[in-house]
Amino acid sequence: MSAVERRRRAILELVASRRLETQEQLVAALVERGLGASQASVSRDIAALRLVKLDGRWAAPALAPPTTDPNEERIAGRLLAVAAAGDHLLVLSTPPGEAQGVALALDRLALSGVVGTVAGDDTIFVAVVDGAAAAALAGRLGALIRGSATPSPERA
Amino acid sequence: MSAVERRRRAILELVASRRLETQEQLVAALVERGLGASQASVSRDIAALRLVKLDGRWAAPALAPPTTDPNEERIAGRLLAVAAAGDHLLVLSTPPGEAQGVALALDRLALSGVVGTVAGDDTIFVAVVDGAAAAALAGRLGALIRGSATPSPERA
DNA sequence: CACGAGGATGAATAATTATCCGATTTCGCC
DNA sequence: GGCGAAATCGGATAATTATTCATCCTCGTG
Repeated sequence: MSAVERRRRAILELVASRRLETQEQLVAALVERGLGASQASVSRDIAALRLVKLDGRWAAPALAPPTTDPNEERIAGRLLAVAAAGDHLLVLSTPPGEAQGVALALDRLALSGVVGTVAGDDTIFVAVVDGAAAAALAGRLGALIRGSATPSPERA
Repeated sequence: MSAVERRRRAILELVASRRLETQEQLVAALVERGLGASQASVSRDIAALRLVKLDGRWAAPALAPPTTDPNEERIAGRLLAVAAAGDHLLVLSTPPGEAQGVALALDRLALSGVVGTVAGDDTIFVAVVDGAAAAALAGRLGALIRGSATPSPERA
């Protein structure tokens, strides 16, 4: 096992088991274990391991699968517009006759914050838990419409 | 809706829909929308929203529920030791007769990277997908043994 | 309206992290 | 072993983010 790999595994272990707030602390913890490294290397390791600083500490990734979800593609191809209507409701538009299918795909995505959907012929109502969820979902669906790459999926 | 809240929702939307690499970019994007703010405020908003910088961009949180899982508590109370045995196997020790129960609780946690478990009387074998998963899980279980607060759960 | 408490804000700055660059090491191959 | 390519490394530094601090709003109250 290469030194890099040994160090990275140690980092995963450390990060999973104690509160490490800075890369310098991580460097110190590695030194304790006899694995020396500079902050520069740790920074690179963190990028490679895709660790994340959450609540002021380094944490293991909470990964959603990066796969391209077919449901998502279906939505991307058929969604025309997104509008917020208050804190708990989003209104989506599709081509005529497509709403049911898109709503189904949306349900299958099981996105966090989505309470439920109702679909008509070319319109979908999406009930969401709160305004923050509405904003996040609106942003995400907007990106789908524009075809931008979707960020880390944030599943339920 | 307070100005803070409006800004934070806009941030959620923006972050979900485009690639924003720095807080300054976020500030600029907010200005586009007529919502002014300093980098300082955005930094505070990001903390409040628990956003995360992943792959060089700000991203919406991939949240695992922060609840205390009873399965986790059960493990915490009965796990005695953790040892790695190669890249694909972790060996756990429990008090006599407890292994089955702990293994069951472990299965129920549905941790990412865990392929399966086999339990005897006071020993559990945990098969994991790779060395990185082994390291991460070892760190996490170690923290459970020591009773430290568990970081962001990283579920499957 | 005057007042005060508590929250929000921005400018400045401290703290932290990412990157550049030259040096060094590792690895595959002969 | 000797060689070159590629990976890794650390020091220095640039870039980014968090915090401090003084000030400014926003309300509720008298």
